[in-house]
Amino acid sequence: MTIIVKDIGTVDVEKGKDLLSIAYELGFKDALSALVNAQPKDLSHIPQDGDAVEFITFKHGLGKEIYWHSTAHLMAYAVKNLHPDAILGIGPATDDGFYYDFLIDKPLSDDDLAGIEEEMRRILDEDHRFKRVELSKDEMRELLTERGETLKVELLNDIEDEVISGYWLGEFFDLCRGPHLPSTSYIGAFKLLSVAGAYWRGDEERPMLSRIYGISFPTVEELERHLKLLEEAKRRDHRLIGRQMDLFSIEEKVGSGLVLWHPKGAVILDIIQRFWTDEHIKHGYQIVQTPHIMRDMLFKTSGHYDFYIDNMYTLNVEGTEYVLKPMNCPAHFLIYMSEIRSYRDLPIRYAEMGTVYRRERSGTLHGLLRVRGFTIDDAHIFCTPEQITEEVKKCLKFSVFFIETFGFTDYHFELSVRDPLNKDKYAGSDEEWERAEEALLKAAREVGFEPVRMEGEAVFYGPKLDLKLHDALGRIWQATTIQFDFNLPARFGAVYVDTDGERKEVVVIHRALLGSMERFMGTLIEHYGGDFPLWIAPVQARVLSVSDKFIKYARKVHDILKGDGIRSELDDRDARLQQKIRDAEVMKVPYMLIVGEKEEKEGLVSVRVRKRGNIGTVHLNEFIDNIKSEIESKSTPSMLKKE
RNA sequence: GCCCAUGUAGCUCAGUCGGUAGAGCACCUGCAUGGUAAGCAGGCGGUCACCAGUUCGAAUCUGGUCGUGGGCUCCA
Repeated sequence: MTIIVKDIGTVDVEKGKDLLSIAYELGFKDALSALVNAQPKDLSHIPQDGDAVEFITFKHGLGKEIYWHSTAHLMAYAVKNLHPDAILGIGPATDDGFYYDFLIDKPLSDDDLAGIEEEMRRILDEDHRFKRVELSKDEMRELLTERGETLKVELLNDIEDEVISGYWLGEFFDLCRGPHLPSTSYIGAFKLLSVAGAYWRGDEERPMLSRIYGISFPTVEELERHLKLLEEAKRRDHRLIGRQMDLFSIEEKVGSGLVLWHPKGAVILDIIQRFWTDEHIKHGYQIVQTPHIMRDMLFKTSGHYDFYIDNMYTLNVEGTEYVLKPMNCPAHFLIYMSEIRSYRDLPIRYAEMGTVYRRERSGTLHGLLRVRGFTIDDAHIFCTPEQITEEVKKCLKFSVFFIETFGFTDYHFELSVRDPLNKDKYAGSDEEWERAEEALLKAAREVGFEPVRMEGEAVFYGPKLDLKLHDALGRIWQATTIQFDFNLPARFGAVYVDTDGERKEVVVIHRALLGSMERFMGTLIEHYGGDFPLWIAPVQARVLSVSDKFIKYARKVHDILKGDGIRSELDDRDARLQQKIRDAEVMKVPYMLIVGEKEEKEGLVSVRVRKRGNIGTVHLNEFIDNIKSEIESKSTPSMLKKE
């Protein structure tokens, strides 16, 4: 018989031969699984005449999934050996590894990981095969019940199929769709990374299970490379760099999730905000500013109050209820509605660096990325239905301009739409949703992007288009969000007078390009690891005197730089040059200007670049010209791109 | 909010079996005047997160509160 193998073509094979032998004969030595007529299969599968076969290696996304999933089974086997009372939850592969959840009397802790790894190694030495079995639902239920796997029985009951598959690995059995690796010998290197609590089926009302996260690779080298990447991520942690560079702090005395911006952090915020304001004005926005507290009525009108009150900070002033604003939209609506608006006025674009407060649950707070007080680079665009596509296109181009200026070259878009099965929970008509989705998609395509469609990810008041950026380590962060709103215009009665003299409901687009300033700063810090491009570096140059004989000249250089608008610092401490250099390097200062006898005599500076070292001596004026043009260019230093 | 871990000097951390605390860095003082990633010496600095409890005695044991971290959940 013949099968069609991807990358090879039609191949004659002996009937009854399994995929593993076929892969071996054809030289697909790294194959771990295969797609047979686009269905994932174990290599023990026996193909039929005419099947289309694609062998899958670890390099494929699916290959990784299978590899990690199989490692999860191995881990669960080890856990069951060590803790026979543990009941299996679920154990899938994730984007970067795998986990398995266990219901266990005494929750697992980090200290248990080493023992589990050891047991995994012991099992690995026994070299077990993953053996697939297919049972009827009743047989499967019986087997799982007999093994005490009550949670698996619950999962089983939700499966519609008649024939249910499971896998044996030695004494270990798991309900599982598969496929799996042929045997544990394929698992080259693994590491258990952490334990955490996780609700059964993600439901707060259900029991808390112990979850173990891990990762595995075919070779030790790949594992080590991955662990190094995790180390690098740890080294770039914005909380750590924030302290090292003295950018910000979050103090218990102030309150959780509230950020104190120190001078060096605040100066970065200021640079970003000035740039932001200038560009918004250039792009046809009007800057507005609205109060931090507003009467609760406003949020009752907007409809947020009932739904969101638990997350709002409230205060009572002389018997009147106020809230700290959790969002800027209602205030922008009131500005819009302060006059009768004509179609001739539209689009109207209001932008505000609006600081909002939301009482996020304590467990969700995380450095700058999840806070309770933050500033949104918010804007609301009021327009007619005909203007939608054009306005969305402008937002997209504007967003990309910002993101790229800040040095992010990789990103993708996601279009979040309604959950088709649950249309009731959304505001707005089918027609409005369709029109808005179409406008978002059309705008994205016209600007040259194909967004990833995310079913059910839309917020209740309208569809949205998000830009997700990829940082220097390949991690994905939320940045721009462009959202339609079918809720507020109706609630506020926000209208415009059309050409026919009729009042019509205005269309509103909410958008934030950077997201929140706090989160964006966290993203920037981690992307650059603190080595900011010159134009946003909190300190651009530091003048180091070789000894205290040259402090006078050092101060003169420093004053000239400051006078030219360059963020300069002077290190006039009575310390050795080596120490001054080290301290400047630790603070990630882009340029160190070293001045001693020679420099003073001839009006020179000796220039040292962070992480690179001494690049020679130039006249001060020449240095200033160069640094100014580098600031002007907003460029990302080439030495940073390589990292 | 929930599970687990955790909280000692400004920072990073040590502190054994319960006997009221230690290092490095930072800071201050002095010596050294040093040319491209930490010169040397001395000094200052702690209500051991907070509140109760057990004990002759608590950084240490117990309970609670708050904070932080890893997750779950949430993100209008």
